[in-house]
Amino acid sequence: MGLTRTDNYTSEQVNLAQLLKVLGHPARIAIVQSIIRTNKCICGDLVTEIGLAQSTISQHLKELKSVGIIQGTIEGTSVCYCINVETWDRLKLSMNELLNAVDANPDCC
Amino acid sequence: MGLTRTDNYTSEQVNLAQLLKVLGHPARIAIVQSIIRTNKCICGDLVTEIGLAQSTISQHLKELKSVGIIQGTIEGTSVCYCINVETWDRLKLSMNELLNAVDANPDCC
DNA sequence: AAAGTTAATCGTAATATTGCGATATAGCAA
DNA sequence: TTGCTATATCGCAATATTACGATTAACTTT
Repeated sequence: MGLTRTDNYTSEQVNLAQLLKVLGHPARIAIVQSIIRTNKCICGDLVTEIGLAQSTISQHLKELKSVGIIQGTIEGTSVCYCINVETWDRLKLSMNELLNAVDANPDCC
Repeated sequence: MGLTRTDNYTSEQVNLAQLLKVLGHPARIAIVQSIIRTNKCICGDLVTEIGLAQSTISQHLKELKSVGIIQGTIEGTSVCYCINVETWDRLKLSMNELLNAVDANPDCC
């Protein structure tokens, strides 16, 4: 099938999974970190910084944008990307809830 | 290609991406939440709880196990799964570092 | 207008993922 | 031994992902 079923799940489960899936690629982690680090918006410095083809970077940016993790505005001849804080906060909340649900008890098996 | 390149990245980027990728599926989120909730180790109640075929659940469990998010021990005729706290703590650290790297500044673009 | 720069899109090839049914494996019960 | 239950594995089909080169689109500069 290759098609993920989304019934059976709560919308929060689907939503969190979607965000984590997009972040689940080292290039996209690197892109997000780079955007955060340089704070000011950057563009295709990523190509040289990460070492993938320009079209590949562009595709990763598109995916990050499609789930709302980043946003971009056209700035002259280049594009300015930055973190979408609203989505990021939503991710932070959902993820912390999940991460903190495991208490420090020793493994039970 | 379909093959993710892992050079160019730090091992921490690769590692975090690997964990997030495995968590980036609603069924696996649901499985992890169920294991956390019932605390005591459970087995194939997941099949009825989540509503996928038994072989599909087993495959998801295998993936969660392959990156060390869960661990299982054979318990009579069934298998007992629980969270691997060591991996979970590693995930918590890396993820919090990433999540908190974005400060509350307004979007820059 | 012509040339250059930057980013997005298209097309394609290789590989991975998702899900299922069927089968195998292993322990328990009769 | 013979079943019964629980889980893992195999094989398959449909779809998704990753990456690249080539092309297109849009804006700048000359």
